[in-house]
Amino acid sequence: MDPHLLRTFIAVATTGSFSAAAAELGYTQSAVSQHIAALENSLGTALLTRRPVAPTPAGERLLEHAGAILLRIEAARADVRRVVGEPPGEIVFAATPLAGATRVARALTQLRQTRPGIAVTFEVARRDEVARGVASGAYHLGLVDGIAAPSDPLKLPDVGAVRTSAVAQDKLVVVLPDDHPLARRKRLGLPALVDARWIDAPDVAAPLPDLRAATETDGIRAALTYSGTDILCLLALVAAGHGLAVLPASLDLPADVAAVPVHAPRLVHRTELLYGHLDEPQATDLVAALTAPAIRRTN
Amino acid sequence: MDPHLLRTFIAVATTGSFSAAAAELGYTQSAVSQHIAALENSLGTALLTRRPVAPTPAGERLLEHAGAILLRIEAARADVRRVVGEPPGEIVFAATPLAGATRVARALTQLRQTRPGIAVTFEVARRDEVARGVASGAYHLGLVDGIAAPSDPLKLPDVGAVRTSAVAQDKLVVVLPDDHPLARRKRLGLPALVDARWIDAPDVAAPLPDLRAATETDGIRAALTYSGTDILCLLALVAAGHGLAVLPASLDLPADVAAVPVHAPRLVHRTELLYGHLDEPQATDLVAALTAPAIRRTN
DNA sequence: AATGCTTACGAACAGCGTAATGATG
DNA sequence: CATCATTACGCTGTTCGTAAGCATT
Repeated sequence: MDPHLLRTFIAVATTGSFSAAAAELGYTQSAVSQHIAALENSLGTALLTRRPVAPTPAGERLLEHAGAILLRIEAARADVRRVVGEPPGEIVFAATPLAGATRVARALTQLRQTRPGIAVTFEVARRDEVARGVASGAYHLGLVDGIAAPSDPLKLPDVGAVRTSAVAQDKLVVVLPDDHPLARRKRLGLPALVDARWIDAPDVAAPLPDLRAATETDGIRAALTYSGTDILCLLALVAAGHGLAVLPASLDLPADVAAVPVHAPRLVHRTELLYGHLDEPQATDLVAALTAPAIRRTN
Repeated sequence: MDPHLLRTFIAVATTGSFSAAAAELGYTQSAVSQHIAALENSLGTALLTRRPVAPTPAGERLLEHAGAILLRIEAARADVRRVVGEPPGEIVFAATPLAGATRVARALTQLRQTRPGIAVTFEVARRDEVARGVASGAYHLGLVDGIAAPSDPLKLPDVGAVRTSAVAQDKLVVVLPDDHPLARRKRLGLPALVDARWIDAPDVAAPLPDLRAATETDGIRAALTYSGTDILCLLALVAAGHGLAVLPASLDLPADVAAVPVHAPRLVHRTELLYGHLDEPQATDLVAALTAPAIRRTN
C-alpha cells in the first residue's frame, strides 16, 4: 500500500491502460506493470482485469480509498509546511458557484484589507474540488455551499485537516418557468414535486441525491442533466421548460423564471468557509465579516 | 511521507525515545534515526527535538495526521480483503459503555440467529477505539454513543470507510445526588447548571466539551475527572456529591441518585451502528432489529 | 562515564529501464 | 500482425544493520 503504487493504480484505473498511465506518470510501461503486480501481490487479489483494463470488484473498492489516502497525505504535508514556511505571498481563494457573489466579494474585501500587500486570486470550482484544494494547500481558503438539514454540517468528501465554519443558511426555492401552473403558489413542499421533471445540475443547484435523501423518496428523477457551472444557463433551461431545480433563495433571478419557497421541514442551503491553512484569528475575523448582516435590497 | 516513516515517527513521538521506538518496531536505533532524518528531510523541517525527544510544533502537526493516515490505509486494506476473503469465522462486536445493554443484547441475538454456526465476541471499548477498530477490520460491528444535536451524526474521528446508521436517540438527564437541591425539579436547562460542579467522565458520560459546545458557553468546568468506563462507579461519585454528570435517560439508576431531564433545545443522546465490514442486507436487518420498539418497563 | 542519538560504511534489497516474451483482438 | 501487458535481467539507489563517533546528562 505504498502511496506510489496507489497513485499508479489510480492512473491505470482511470485511463484504462497501463501504457497511458505510464505516459501520464513519466514511467515506463514495465514499471507500471510492476507497480500493479506489487499492489495485487500485497493485497493478495487481482485489482484489474487486463484486456480490457478495468477494475475488479476489489479494485473498485480500493479505488474509493486510494484517492482519499493520497489526499490525506498531501493534506498532512501541506499542514506541516504551513507551520514552518513563511506566509504565502499570494492567497488563493476558491468558491463554489452558488456560494454567493456578495459573500465572495466581502471575503475578498476583508482579505485585501487585512493583508494589503498580498495578491489575492479568486477561483470558482466544484464543491469537492474546493474541499480537496483547501486540504492539500492548493487553495488557502474555500467557500462551499450545499443542501443540508438546518445546522447540520455539509457532507464534504473525507478530507481530513480542513476546519470549517458555517457562514450562512438560506432558505431554498424551487425555480420554475414563469408560466408553470405552480409558479404562483406561495410555497411548495418537495413531496408534491416528486413526480415533476427535474434538471439535475449537481454542480450548480441542489444535487438531486440530496433532495432524495431529504424527502426520503426515490421518485425525484432527472429529465435532464446539466454538468456545467453556469447559473444563467441553468435558469435558461428552467425557463425553457426542461425541468425544475432547487436553488438558494438569495439569488437574483431573471424575469422569465419564478421562484417558490420550498416548504421542506429540515432543508436549507448552507454555506461554509473552509480554512485549513489560515491561522485562527484571521479566520474568525473573516467568518465575522461573512456572517455580518447583509445590506439587503428591497425588491 | 512513506507510511513506514510515519509509523516510526509515531512510535518515537509517543515513546519519547528513538531506542524504545526501535525496540517496539523491531528495528535498530540506527534505522529509526535514519527514518526520522529522512522524514525531516523530505518535509524540510525538524519534527523532533532531541534530548529530550519531543515533537516540535511541526511535529505536533504531523502527529495529528500520521495516525489518521495509517488508519486510512489500514481501513482500505481491510475493505479490500472483505471483498475478496471468505466471510470471517468469528464476528467481533464492540460497543461503548453507554451504547445500551438491551440494544447490545438484541444485536447479539440477531447476530447469532442469522449466523448460527459463527462465534460472536463482544467487547467494550471507548468510542474512538470502536470507530478505529471497525475501520481497520479489527471489529466487524460497532455500537457507539454520544451527544449530538437531534438527527446530527456523531462526530467520529476521521476514519474513512465506515458506514453508520442511527439506531436510537434518547433524551438526556442530569444525574445528581438524591438530596441535591435541584433533584426534585421536573426538568433543568443546561445554562442553569453552567456553574455547577461537574464530573468529567468522557468515556462513560456526556463529555464536557460536547456540553460546552452545545451550550455555547465555556463555564462548564470539571471538579473531578473520571477516566474509567464503569457507570456504577460514576454514579457512586455523583451520589457522594463530587459533581454532576449528563447521561442518557434510558439508564436504570440506583436509588441514591436522582435524574432530571435536561431541557436543552438541540441535544440528544444518540447511538449509531458502525458496520464497515458487514454486507448491506445483514446490516439493515440488524439496524431494524435495533430500532424496533423496545419493551419498556413501566416504573 | 553512561546513555542515547548520529554518522559511516558495506551488504542486501527493491525499483526502474531496456529488451525480450507472451497474449489477445 | 499489431498492440499491449508481462517477464527477464542488469543497473542504480535505497534501506538496513554493524560499528564507530559524538553529545548531553
